[in-house]
Amino acid sequence: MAGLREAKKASTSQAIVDSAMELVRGRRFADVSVDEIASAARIGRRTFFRYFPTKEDVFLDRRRIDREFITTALQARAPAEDDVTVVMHVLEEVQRRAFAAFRPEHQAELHRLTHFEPQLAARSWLLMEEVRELIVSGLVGPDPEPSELLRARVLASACIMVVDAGITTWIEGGRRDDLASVLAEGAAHLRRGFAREATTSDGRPSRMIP
Amino acid sequence: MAGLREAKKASTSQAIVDSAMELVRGRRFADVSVDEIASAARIGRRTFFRYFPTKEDVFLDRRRIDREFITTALQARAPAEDDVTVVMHVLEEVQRRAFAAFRPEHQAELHRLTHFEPQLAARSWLLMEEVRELIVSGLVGPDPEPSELLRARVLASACIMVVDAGITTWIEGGRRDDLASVLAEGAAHLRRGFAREATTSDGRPSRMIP
DNA sequence: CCCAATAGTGACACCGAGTGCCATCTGACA
DNA sequence: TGTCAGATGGCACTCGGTGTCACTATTGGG
Repeated sequence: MAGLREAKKASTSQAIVDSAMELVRGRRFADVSVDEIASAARIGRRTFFRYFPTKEDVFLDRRRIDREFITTALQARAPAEDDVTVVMHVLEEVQRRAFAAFRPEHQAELHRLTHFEPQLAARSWLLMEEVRELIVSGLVGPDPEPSELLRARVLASACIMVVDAGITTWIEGGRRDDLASVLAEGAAHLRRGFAREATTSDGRPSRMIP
Repeated sequence: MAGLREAKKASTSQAIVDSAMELVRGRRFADVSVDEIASAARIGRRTFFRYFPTKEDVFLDRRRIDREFITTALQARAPAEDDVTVVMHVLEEVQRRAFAAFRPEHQAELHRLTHFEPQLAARSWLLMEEVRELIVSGLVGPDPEPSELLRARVLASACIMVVDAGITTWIEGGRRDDLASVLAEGAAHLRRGFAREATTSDGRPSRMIP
């Protein structure tokens, strides 16, 4: 079966993540040392770095992007769906998978870390950049013209921002609304464009509108 | 005049940046050590860290955002201008100022570093995030509703992405087009919205629009 | 012009992240 | 059970970054 080794490895990896998540609760990322995590997980410091190349990766590695999924999802799109819809669906699924790799009780902490701990926030941006390029590749045809490339890049980036801004707004608003409807609202902005004025929900025109 | 100290400080700071820029040319950021930069700039290692808090900051610190400029520029907007135009103007100026802090002969290298050296690219994203929040603050009224906040976030993010994607596309395209026209094209996408498929010209409504 | 207050410098020691090396241990399998 | 690949962890090292402290140079006043 050759399975005991694998099982131990998985359990050790999980132990590291769990220990790190517990230790970082309410503390700064930089204040939790690798030594501390390693001894909490009952492994040697050297072994820690065999499981995760850097301390950051304890919190990010499992968010590793499913490149396969993104490209196939974009290839399998229904012809009737517009770009924003397709990309938003892909992104929501990517987001879902990224969080699904962690225990539910750790997900709130994970969000805090990836948004408010600079080192981790910065790394998260790099992940998003990679997602963006994958989506762009899936949107444009072979040998795209600069203009087509530009449109795809702007579209993909804007959708990513909708997801990010949507989640941020949703959390700041006390998670009252349904996240899906917040994202749908953001997506609607992208479809509609920003040329015309926006009105606040009570119909009062925003002050910056002609 | 009390100016000799100031002059020396400025010259030392410039020497550090120049030495670092020369040393990093064609090499990886991680392969250039602080010791190396310090001795090239003829200062002690300890002094290096008095001028720049981290090695990264040699390349990023001078890009420090002019918060004042962003907020006042948004307050002073002409009422007739639409949001995309205003924000794009602000961003172009921010970009221009960021690069203006470096010697012209170092600017190409700086672009390479901030886009292709992971540590620096990640830090650059954090700067952009800060710019985004400043723009959002300038766009929304006092005590904004979640919906207004979401729109502003999406708009600001999308404009930032237009600038980033525009510059990338422009460079990849061999800098043939005028950068301003590339940015204008990206901005036009944002005004127009992405509802219509690139291939279809009719305004078929998307099923997700309320 | 000289002197004292003050700011800047750099050597040293120290910490934490990350790596190469190597002896040791342990699960896989014949 | 014995052999071997692979996992472990200790050690020593490099590099980024910081606190401390003695030393030097600029400044401004007498």
